[in-house]
Amino acid sequence: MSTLSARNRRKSPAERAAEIALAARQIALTEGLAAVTVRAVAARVGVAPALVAHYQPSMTVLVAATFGAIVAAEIDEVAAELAACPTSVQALGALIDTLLGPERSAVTVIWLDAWSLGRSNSALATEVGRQMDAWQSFLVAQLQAGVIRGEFVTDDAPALAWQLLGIIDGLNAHATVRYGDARTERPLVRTIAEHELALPAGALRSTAAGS
Amino acid sequence: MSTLSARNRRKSPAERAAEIALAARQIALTEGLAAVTVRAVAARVGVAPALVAHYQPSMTVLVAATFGAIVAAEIDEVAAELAACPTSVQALGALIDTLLGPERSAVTVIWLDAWSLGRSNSALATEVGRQMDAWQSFLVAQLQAGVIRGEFVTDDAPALAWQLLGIIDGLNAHATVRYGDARTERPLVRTIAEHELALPAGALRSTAAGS
DNA sequence: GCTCTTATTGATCGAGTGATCAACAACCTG
DNA sequence: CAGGTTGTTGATCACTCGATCAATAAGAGC
Repeated sequence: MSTLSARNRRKSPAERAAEIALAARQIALTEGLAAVTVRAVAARVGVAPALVAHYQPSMTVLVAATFGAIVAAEIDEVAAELAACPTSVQALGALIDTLLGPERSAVTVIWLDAWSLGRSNSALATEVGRQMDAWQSFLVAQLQAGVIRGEFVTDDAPALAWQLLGIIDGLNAHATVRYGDARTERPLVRTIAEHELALPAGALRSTAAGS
Repeated sequence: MSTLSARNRRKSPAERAAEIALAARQIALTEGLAAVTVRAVAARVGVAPALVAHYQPSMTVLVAATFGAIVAAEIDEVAAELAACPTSVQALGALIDTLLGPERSAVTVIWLDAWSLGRSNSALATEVGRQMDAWQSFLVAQLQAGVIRGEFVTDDAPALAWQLLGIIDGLNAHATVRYGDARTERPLVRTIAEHELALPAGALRSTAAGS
């Protein structure tokens, strides 16, 4: 009927490209990076498969770009959230709260896909490296801000950032894969951060809720 | 020549099944779990693709079994290594050394593949859960042995084991994905373990080398 | 040596994948 | 309203995957 007869309007390249990128992100978040195929994206946009191919040099780069866009958006989102925190201690606590929160599982799955698929998709592998660097830089900036403010003490923020991110990613991976399992608390991340930054014990306990 | 004319000998089902399982493990370790296909395994064994399918109810279960075999073998290997340690402190130190060692990257990649592929292969997902439980049980046993011996102090070994494994997996994933990157030391795992088990600082530093 | 069980094969199907290209048609420009 | 630019399509290719099945032949038992 109407849906069938609704021949697709012609759109500007920029607009169409944005549609495709959006559809790719949605598919990745709901069905995984491996599900981002020419046909799947085309079907979601409501367009012929050839058009998707027309807008992309190759599907491997679309997958890589999709991954990059999702992660970059997350970094921006978290950054915006942290910017509202008055102290570095609160910011770090909020960061850990957010990164360990249950609503992150969709993105965690994307990371797992990317780590696995990166072996056979070099464009994706490059993007994975880029986004890991971006996260580390972001965390380093947070830590150094705390040092400057006199809240944190550390002599190697970059190395600490790498380790904290690795720890968080590992805990998230476990939590995501063992979905539905006993929802164990994971207080060690905060304990570690407090210990390594010379904070008093409990300083990073979730102070999020409440004004 | 000889290789071509060498028509395949008939083998007992058990023998052939073992060959297939071995080939699948080798392929998984060198090219990833996703490369374990009917044709790849058949080619490695030197047999027709149909034979591999004949020995397996479905490829998804072969992939799951291959993953399980690789991880189970690793647990056995590590367990044998730790059994030689006279004290629980040394055993835990050796465990961390081994798990963080560079020669583990092949298995780490298998874990990443399994986590990603598990979403579309329920048999694999089940096996992933099983092997994660196996690792956790193993570590819990180690920790409790140390508690009984009076070397460790902890009130929740199971939760601690889960977190330590998550941390180790995350650090390994990062190290594997960022291959060739600055080989940073990752002393936090030992620091955490010492802190959580009421050990003196430095107790878990690699004492591996030397008699 | 013959027979019979069964391990093994070749051929093939159906469903995916990415990618290409001539043809079409929607829209802008004149 | 005509003409040209270009966004869009349908058809199709080459390749991969898992899976099936009749036909073959290797080897054990007699």
